[in-house]
Amino acid sequence: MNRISFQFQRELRLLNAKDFSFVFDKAFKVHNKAFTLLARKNQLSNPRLGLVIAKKNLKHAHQRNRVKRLLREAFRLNQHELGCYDLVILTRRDIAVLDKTDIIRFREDLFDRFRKKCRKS
RNA sequence: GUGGCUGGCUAGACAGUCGCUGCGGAUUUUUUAUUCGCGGAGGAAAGUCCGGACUUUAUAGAGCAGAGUGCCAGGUAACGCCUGGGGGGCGAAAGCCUACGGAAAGUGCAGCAGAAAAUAAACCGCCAAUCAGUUUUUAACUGAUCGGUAAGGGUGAAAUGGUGCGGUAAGAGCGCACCGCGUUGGUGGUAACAUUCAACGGCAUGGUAAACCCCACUUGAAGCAAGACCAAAUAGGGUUCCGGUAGGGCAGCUUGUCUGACCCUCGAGACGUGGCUCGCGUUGGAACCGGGUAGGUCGCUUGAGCGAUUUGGUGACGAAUUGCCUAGAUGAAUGACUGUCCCCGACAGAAUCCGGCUUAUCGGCUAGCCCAAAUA
Repeated sequence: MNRISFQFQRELRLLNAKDFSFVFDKAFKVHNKAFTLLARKNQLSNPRLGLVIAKKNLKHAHQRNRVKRLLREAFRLNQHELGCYDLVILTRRDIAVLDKTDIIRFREDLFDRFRKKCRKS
């Protein structure tokens, strides 16, 4: 049996403005209280992740770091169930008042909604 | 031993699993990938408030404006920082705070209260004179007028030194003594400044300069998205070369039915479509150069660096010897999960690099100092 890789290398990330505007141009959206997820099917054999953590929503650098790390970790562990999509996750204003366990809850909720929507389409 | 003051250190620990990132080694022909080893946020990384290094602009020179600093001396690459000292304030003390130059150059400002807030001033009070009235008639009292008076009252943040004696109609530095203040000199100190030293001055100069201003000193500007280099595709620019058994114009001199991409017409050729031809569509072709976008590389971490010892200095700090290399990302790493333990974990995340300041912060450890009150 092949060992499944849970690595998170550079090919799994959106790297420049072109990649991002590719998603923003023509994406479908999934919301909850804390996040907005934009997704668009890509031409590769793996999903890719981009994060947009607005300074406006999360004022302090350590808060932004925490959110980024939590999202990357979830993406890394779920990468084989996500299909070939480019994903961009944005934070919403309400995230500022949430603590770590709340953020994890909303993160799981977000990925659930995304998978449901993929199955439907 | 409660409490207080000052300085320094620290910022949960350990194990396992899955990741991220830099460097080095091995395997792989290289890119790459795999694997092993080592390293991977802070005391404030923060605010961006000062000062430098570095880079570009013009080797940054003079003047003005603007901005900043503001007791003295020292430290430093430099500073608005630090150290030591002086003045002032707070505290019982250790100690802490201090924007602390100039108001006898000029201008401005001062709510309320108060009579008056600046060439001082007369509301009440006190006193004299004049006039009128009353009475107990060399006088006293009451009222008015005109003066004197800063002792007393009340206002205020602030009212032109304080206390006492003399003096006076009442008073007043009007005079004197002491205190305070100022000026000059002496003495001590590098200086700020001090002075239980001497002489002189009746005291002259209200406050505000984080109001304008004056004086002294400092200061060119922009910043690592600085800046340097490489550079795909596409579209422009420049140079050179090439292509026609075409026609015409024009030019040249060697006057040839020559030469010429200088101009016009044609379109041979090339490319695409296509098995091929015709046709249709596009178009001069090639090489080189220059600017330059995406993108990439460098700048990018060895430095006013850190530790130890010796040594100079009260100290900040300096000198010598010796050892060490301690994050370098770029859609942006330093994390997640599980377990065990404890005092149950605060503020908070590098982005060119240093020196400071300021602000945030659950705690823990440690050194030195203080002892008023309270407790014992």
